[in-house]
Amino acid sequence: MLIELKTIEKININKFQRDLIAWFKQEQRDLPWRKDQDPYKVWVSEIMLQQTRVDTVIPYFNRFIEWFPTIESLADADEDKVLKAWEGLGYYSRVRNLQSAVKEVKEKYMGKVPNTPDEIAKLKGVGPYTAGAILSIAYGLPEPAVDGNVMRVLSRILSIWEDIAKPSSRKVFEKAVRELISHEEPSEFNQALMELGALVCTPTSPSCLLCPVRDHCQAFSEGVQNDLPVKTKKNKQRVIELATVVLTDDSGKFLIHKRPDNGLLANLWECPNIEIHHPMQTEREKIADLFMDSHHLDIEIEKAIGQIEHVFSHLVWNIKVYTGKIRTFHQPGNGEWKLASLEEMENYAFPVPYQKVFKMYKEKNERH
DNA sequence: GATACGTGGCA
DNA sequence: TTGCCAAGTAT
Repeated sequence: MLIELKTIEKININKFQRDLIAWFKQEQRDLPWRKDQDPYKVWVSEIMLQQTRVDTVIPYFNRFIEWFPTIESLADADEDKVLKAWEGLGYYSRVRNLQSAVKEVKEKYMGKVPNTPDEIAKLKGVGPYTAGAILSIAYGLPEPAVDGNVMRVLSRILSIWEDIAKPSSRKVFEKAVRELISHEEPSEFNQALMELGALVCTPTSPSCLLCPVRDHCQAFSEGVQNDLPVKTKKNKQRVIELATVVLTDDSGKFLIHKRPDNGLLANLWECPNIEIHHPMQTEREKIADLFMDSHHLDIEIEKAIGQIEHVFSHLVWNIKVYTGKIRTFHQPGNGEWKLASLEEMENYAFPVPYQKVFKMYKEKNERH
C-alpha cells in the first residue's frame, strides 16, 4: 500500500522540470560516460557507479572501455582479466554478473542491449535502478531511475518521511518520479536529479542557497532539510581473525589460491590463509599444522611480519601475516592453486586486503 | 524483509 | 579514531 503523496500536488511540475533540467545543462560535470549514449557504456558506468563514488569510478571506467570497448569484447574476455579490470573497485560480483549478462546480450539479442523494461530487467546484475538508468539515458524512455540521490532529493522536495533504508520505500519514490519526469527529456531529468543530489542536495549540509529548485522544496520551506531523508543505521560488523602466509618456493615464486566462485571476493586470488578460532592457534609452530590440516599444505613458517585490519561493509578481517617456505608442493585438492612469479601475479586480481599483505611483505624485505 | 557483498573518503 | 557514507542487486 503506497502512501498518498499530497505534497506532489503543490509542485508546478512544468516549472520544476524546466528549472531542474536548465541547471543540469549548465552545471553538469564533464564525465567520460557522458561523451555519447552508447547503451553498453551507459550500462558499464551504471554498474560501476553502484555504491561507488564518481571520482573513484572515472579511471576504472576509462581503462575498462579501453580493454573491453564493445559487448563482444567483454563477452569473449577471460574472467581473470575482467576481474583484474575491476581490482580494487569492490563488489566484484557486479562485474561477473555484467560479463554474464553481456554474454546473454551477445547471444540472445544479437549484441544489442535490449530496450524494453522486461527484457533489460532480466539481465543479471540489472535491478530496478540500473534498468531505469539505461532505458532513460541510452534510449530516452521516461522510466524512473531511483537511487540514493533521488530518494534523498525527493524526500526533501516532497517532504517524504519514509525510511529510505527500507527496500519498500523505493516504490514510493518511483511513483513520484513517474509523475514528475519530463517526457521530452527523461534522460536529462533523471541525471539532473542525481547530479543535484551529488553536487547540491548532499547528505549533510545541503547547499540550499545554491539550489535551482529551492522554490519547489517543501523541506526548505519548512526548514527541515537537515532532518531528511530518514535513514535507519546499519548494524556493526562482526570480526574474523585470519592468519595468512606469504609463501615462496626455492625459485622465489609465490603460492596463491583462487577463492571460491561464490560469496565474498568470489574468484579473486589470495595468499593461503586460515581462520583463527582461538588465540593460541597463532603460536608460530601451530600455524604450519593448521595449514596442513585445512589445505594439506606442507610448509614452514619463518616469521610473523605484522598485522592488517581490513574493514568490509559487513565484517572486519584481522589478518596476522607470516612469511614461509613451501617444503613440498602438490596441488591440494580443494580449489585452484598456482605458483606464480612476480610478473605472473600482475595478471591476477587480488582484493585490497591481500594487496596490503604483499605491500607489507615487500617493505619488510627491502630493509635487508 | 534482512543480510551479504568492497572500498576509500571524510567529518 | 570511529562511523557513515556512494549512481544497488541477489538471495
